[in-house]
Amino acid sequence: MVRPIINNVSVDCVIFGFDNTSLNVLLTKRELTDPESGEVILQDYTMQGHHVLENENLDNAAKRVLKDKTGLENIFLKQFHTFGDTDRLLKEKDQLWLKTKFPMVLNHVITVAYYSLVDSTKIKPDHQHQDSKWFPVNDLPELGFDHEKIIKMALEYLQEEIRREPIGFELLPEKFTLTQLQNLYEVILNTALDRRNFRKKVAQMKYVIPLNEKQKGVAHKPAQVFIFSRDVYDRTKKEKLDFSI
Amino acid sequence: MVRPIINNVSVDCVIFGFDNTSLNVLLTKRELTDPESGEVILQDYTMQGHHVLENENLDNAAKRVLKDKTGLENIFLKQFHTFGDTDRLLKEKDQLWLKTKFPMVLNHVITVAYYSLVDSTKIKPDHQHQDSKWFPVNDLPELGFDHEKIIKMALEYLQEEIRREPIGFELLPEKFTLTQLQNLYEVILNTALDRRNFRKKVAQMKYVIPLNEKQKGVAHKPAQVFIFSRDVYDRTKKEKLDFSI
DNA sequence: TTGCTGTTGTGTATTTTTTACACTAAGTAA
DNA sequence: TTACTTAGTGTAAAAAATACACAACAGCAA
Repeated sequence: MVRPIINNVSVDCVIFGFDNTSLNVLLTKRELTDPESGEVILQDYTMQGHHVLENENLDNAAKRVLKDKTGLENIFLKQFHTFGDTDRLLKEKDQLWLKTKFPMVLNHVITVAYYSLVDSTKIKPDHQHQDSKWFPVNDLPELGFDHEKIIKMALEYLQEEIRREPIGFELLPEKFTLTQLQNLYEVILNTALDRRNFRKKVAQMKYVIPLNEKQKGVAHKPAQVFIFSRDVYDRTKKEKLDFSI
Repeated sequence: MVRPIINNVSVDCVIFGFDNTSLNVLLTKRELTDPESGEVILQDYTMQGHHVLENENLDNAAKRVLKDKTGLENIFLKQFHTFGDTDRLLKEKDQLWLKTKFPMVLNHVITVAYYSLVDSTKIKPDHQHQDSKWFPVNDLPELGFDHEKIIKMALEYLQEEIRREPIGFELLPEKFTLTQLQNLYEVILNTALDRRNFRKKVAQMKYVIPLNEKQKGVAHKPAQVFIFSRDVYDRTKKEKLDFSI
């Protein structure tokens, strides 16, 4: 049974991944060629959102988009802003795209934006093609619609959230080293952190648990391997006591 | 010229005010009486959102609602979440209300929620009636739709935001005392603060500026009066340096 | 087997920030 | 003049943040 779409409300999902070097965003290529000359007349990237369906909750729509793009379920997903400027689809190239490919879409679509954090090593192979590609969030390609603005804002919200909640782990494989974790924080917060001080901090986090296991296949001293336990976190968080006033 | 409404998208605005004792929310009474018996069959409060208009930006819709409810413009306004659950208007009493009063409204309306901070002493007299009333956010009356959920979430976002940005001043008159400011923080953060330590903190905030002026008409030592300067704040903020990792 | 390479893992001293705490000053009203 | 109420202030102790350098380990190449 196919449910009809709500034609003025969509969901966009900024999919963040981490490759030990940079924080990346998964984007989908958009391309138009002139049917006569075969010339490429439009080429850029977008997040390829989806319209919300009749009788579908927003969060479910976001999960659906994420599943579609990555094949993954039960992924960290956070709504952060809704974009509804009346001119957000009106740039010439975007109108050209919409008229050509989606003539039924309105000129004013409100999009509810989410960001998600995925362990990019987990993305299933059949989702690797699809004209989808990872781009460093600090070095984005040309983007369609208002997607650059959306991604920039997603990053800002992520930077705030990661100071409050242990969500960085969502971007790492289940087992990780402290250096990986530190790199992650450095990249997201865009700052250098002292290794010893960082480790002291992590040592206080009872929910970051060392395993009796070492890194393998590296040509240097292998690091100890850790896991994150949401269980322990939930049981020990209590009060966050970080009043900044 | 009246623009038509977008019938599945609305804007709700949680209007916060402060009366030196509690943080309050401005709510509007909703009432239905049986046309025959005259008996009250529905009575509660809502935020009385408005639908977004064709060709209207979301932020402008929120400003319009705020203007309508308070008579004020240029007020602090922050979008914090969009609520789109399919069942959010389906409670029996809400359906009764909608069918009676707004038969054209759909069963599934997505609402973009904002919160605003107003100096409640500024609300113009002609906006005082209107069945609108202030309620302490910790002691809300019975509410319609999902408005309790929305208000609770607004408070959470406000609590986060006020730790990062100097937005508390929006709730105070232009001139205020440090005790007022402290009460405000205590009420919003729901915690007790030490007076001396609080004042030390504020003393570091160059944008909280003492005037050569004292409180008047109080039966005790009058307090010094301060103003907040957004100008100074903007010029001195630079880096926030509050990395919690 | 030895040594080279590259990364891991660790402790301490200093500075900064946060916390806890109690008395005098100023004005009004009786 | 006194009583009442809130304003305004400093210091010591504890906790948190910062800065900083070297030995240990594994793989690899000679």
